[in-house]
Amino acid sequence: MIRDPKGLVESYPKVPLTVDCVIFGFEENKLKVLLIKSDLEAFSGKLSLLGDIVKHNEELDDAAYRVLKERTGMNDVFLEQVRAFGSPNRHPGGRVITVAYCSLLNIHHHELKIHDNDLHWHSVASLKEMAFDHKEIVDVCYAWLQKRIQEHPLGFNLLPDKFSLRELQNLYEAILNVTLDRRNFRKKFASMDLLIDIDEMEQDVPHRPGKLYKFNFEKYKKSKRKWVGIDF
Amino acid sequence: MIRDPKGLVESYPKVPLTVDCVIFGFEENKLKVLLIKSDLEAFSGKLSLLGDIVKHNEELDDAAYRVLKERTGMNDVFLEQVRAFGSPNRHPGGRVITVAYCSLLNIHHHELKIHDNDLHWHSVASLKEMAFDHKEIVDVCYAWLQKRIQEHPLGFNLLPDKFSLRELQNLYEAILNVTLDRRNFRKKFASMDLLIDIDEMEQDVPHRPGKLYKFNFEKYKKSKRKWVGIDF
DNA sequence: ACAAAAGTGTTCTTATTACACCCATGT
DNA sequence: ACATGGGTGTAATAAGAACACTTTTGT
Repeated sequence: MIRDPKGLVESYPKVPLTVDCVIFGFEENKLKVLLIKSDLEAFSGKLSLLGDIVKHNEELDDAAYRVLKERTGMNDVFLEQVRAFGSPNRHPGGRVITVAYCSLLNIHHHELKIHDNDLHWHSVASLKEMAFDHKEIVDVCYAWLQKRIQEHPLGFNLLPDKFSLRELQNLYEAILNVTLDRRNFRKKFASMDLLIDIDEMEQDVPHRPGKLYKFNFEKYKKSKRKWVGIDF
Repeated sequence: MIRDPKGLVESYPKVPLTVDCVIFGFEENKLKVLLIKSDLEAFSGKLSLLGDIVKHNEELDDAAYRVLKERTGMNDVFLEQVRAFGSPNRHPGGRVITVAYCSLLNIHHHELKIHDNDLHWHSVASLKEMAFDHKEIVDVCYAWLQKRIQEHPLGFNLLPDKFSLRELQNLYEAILNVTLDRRNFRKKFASMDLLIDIDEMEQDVPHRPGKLYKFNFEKYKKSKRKWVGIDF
């Protein structure tokens, strides 16, 4: 029976701990991810995720929100932990454990004010080599997003508050890398009855303007769907 | 531009890192989890997950496999990372980050030889308070399992190699906490065509014996299903 | 003979797919 | 007038849900 938990914990080996944010945005009908250039000479020119060490007494989620806030100036952004990455050799400076977070935001709701390290949006589809194991982390988070967006209303975080059905469909098509039937797509969302018709139209489009909608987060929260279906 | 990654990493704050395994089994038509009694006096009498520190230069997955091997004597057990838990106050001895793993094994394929700390199977449904944040970890892993078992053939890891359709259905009913229609359940698995009829029958049952099946892992691996369906 | 679970089909309902035409707007 | 995407319905198909009786074995 151990009476001195502090002594026990002090005897444990310790490792540096960071969070890395995979911040997705949507622009020009492409899924983008916010990246910087690595400032390690070993990864000179390579792209890197936005990350930071986790501070003493800081919640993991809070560390990730802090990174997000520092880099984008935005609060209240969708953020969820995906998983930890901890291969002993993932960092050239020695072992560093990182906890990866997936974040979704509307690119046009903020401007990148801090352009340190060449902070820019990059198309996910065309990402090549990255620093550390960051390409693997992006791949895992992208797969996570593809799955999640089919089962939860995450996608709306990537769009403006008001959006047209076309924009919504473009979002799904880009993320899932498929083409969807327009009528069936609209029927599907109509049957869910989670879009609010705000009685506004698109402006300044070079064609017939579409209606604009908002997502009914209130109604969604109340609808505790519980369904069971075995399928693999 | 940083030329000395080692110096950089050494400047990072460090925290102790552990893995905790939520080891599920299935017995008497109940989902069970393998637990010990905590050996911290602060949690005297409380139940605890099986965990250990992650060694220097050890992969996270390997650390989890090691815990599993040490406690159950089994190799080749299903194991998957769920997520990291890192609240600053989750351990009374100071901050400890843990990475939670979910593991599935057939209870009857091994005997618990090492009964240190009162190692035993406990019914998941009746778990009360636990040491640390381990109840939360079990809850998260259980929810993870409920979701995963509907989309991937994980459940077979909890059953013997040869099993009857009744056993399979009992497993799904226990984990998902629902009752399923027997005919529809059988039809579903028949249509998947992933069960191998091994032409054997149950033995020593006090009723009409059922046929025994194996799961066709080979065929499953080859069937790269790719479907898209928005539903939330 | 009885208890207990195995095995098996059909109908109904619901969700998914495939598909083509006219409409409103800007240039 | 033309180009561009908005908006809409129906028929066919597939998947899921509901439901009852006969069979086989052990006691």
